[in-house]
Amino acid sequence: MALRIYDTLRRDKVEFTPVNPNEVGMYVCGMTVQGPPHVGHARAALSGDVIRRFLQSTGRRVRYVTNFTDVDDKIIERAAEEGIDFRAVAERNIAAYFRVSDALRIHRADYYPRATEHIPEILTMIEELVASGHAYPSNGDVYYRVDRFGGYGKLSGRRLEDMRAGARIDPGEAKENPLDFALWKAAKPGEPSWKSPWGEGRPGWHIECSAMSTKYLGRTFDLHGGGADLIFPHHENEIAQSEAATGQPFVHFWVHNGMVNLTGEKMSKSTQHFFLAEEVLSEFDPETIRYYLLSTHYRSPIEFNRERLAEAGAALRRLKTALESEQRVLAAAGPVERVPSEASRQARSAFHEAMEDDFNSARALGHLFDLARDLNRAADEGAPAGEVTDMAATLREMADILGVIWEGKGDELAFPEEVTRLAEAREAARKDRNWKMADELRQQLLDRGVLVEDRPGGPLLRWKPRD
RNA sequence: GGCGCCAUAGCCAAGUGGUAAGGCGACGGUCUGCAAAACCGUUAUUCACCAGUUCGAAUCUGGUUGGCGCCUCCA
Repeated sequence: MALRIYDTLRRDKVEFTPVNPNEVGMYVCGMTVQGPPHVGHARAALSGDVIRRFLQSTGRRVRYVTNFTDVDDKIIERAAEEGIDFRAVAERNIAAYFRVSDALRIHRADYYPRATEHIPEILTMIEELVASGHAYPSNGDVYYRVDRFGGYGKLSGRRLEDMRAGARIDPGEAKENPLDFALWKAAKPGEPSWKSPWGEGRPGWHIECSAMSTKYLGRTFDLHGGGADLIFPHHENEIAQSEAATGQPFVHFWVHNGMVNLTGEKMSKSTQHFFLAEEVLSEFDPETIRYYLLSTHYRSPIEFNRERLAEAGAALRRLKTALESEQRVLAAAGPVERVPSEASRQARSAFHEAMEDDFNSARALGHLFDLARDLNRAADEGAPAGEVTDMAATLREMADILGVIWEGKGDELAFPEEVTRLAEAREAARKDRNWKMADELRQQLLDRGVLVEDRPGGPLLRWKPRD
């Protein structure tokens, strides 16, 4: 089997062959930092992260770029409202983005280019487009001449004639065609601006992605990702800009993730709040959120609400518990060598096949559960410790590709002295067969958020899961 | 109006021609002082509906109904 990826442009899964066999180039649209990141941003970043992790797990090197659009109307508006510099607004939201992406263990990109740091590259590209007739200056703005690019509409499946009807022109815009879009916007008084051949101004929304992706990944690169809502106009315009400027195909595979919907709960102040990534992070384990987001294929829309998240937490716990089976076996058997097991071999192969089929993490997760069951059973039935270890190791390897099952977070074992004392008292009561007292102490522990499981090797304490 | 997507068990979710993964939940059993966890078993003869193609369809085609996204800023 070979890796097949669904390409939005071709509307089909196509076998992946890299532009450069030594390194895969990948660009994922980050956010316009006009506000704090929401769950949708998290999903886009996470989808890209898993694609990257899987590619790397197959031995491919990946050059990964995620941008920040750090100047736009809303950022400027926001800054004016608060009476601060627009950079402060951008900086604040970029910091929040990193808090969220780090919490979800999204690997850092190789580059995080920002629009304001690439004005020269942007100006160069616009000048090329003007020189070739693909763009034209008008009253200090520069517009892209949509008619001039034959492929316009190919990504989103639109035809210029169809779009014309709904188009409108804002007052003050001097466009030849209502569908032309701004590459450069003349600055209004008081707005942040940069010098250009057409006067003081700032870049339009789409041009920076064309300029920056080309700078870091070349004129043609492998994968370009982002939310499905970016297909039009953002990505359509990127294609128009880049291919007109370079004369080369822009991107081999367009990978778009589905939207996150907030259904099941009525739209209200609190649900809107819940949509903010950091709000959700304050309520659920990041591990659970990550697992949940990956339990649906990345291209499908996903509903986001507390019930689903709670279920995800329960499912994830099952996986983590399976890993504890190994510890139980190892505690009895001592250190052992890995002995390849049939269960591992099968799981690994099925997992790989699922991921090669357009990064089907949902299907791949199913194989994690299959292996978890095999592992539990092997441990229960007293299978050779070497095989049990092999299964656990395989489970970890697969989980690491998806970035789920976080072990050793350090908080599992740290219990206040009071808790330890209660647990000891309960053990003493159990030895005396004073079940009433033992159960009472168990309840007291639970009141402090600690669960007790009486296992063969002694009681196991664990924090009651939050979700 | 234009472009596109989706309808699979109580809930979530895989499955794109060969006879329905996985998870949550529920029920029964083993184990346990009791639990928990784990394991075993049960929980869709059927994939919104109607036609059609085929030896064979959840999977392909046409239609119907019901959701949804984009077409303006959106991950």
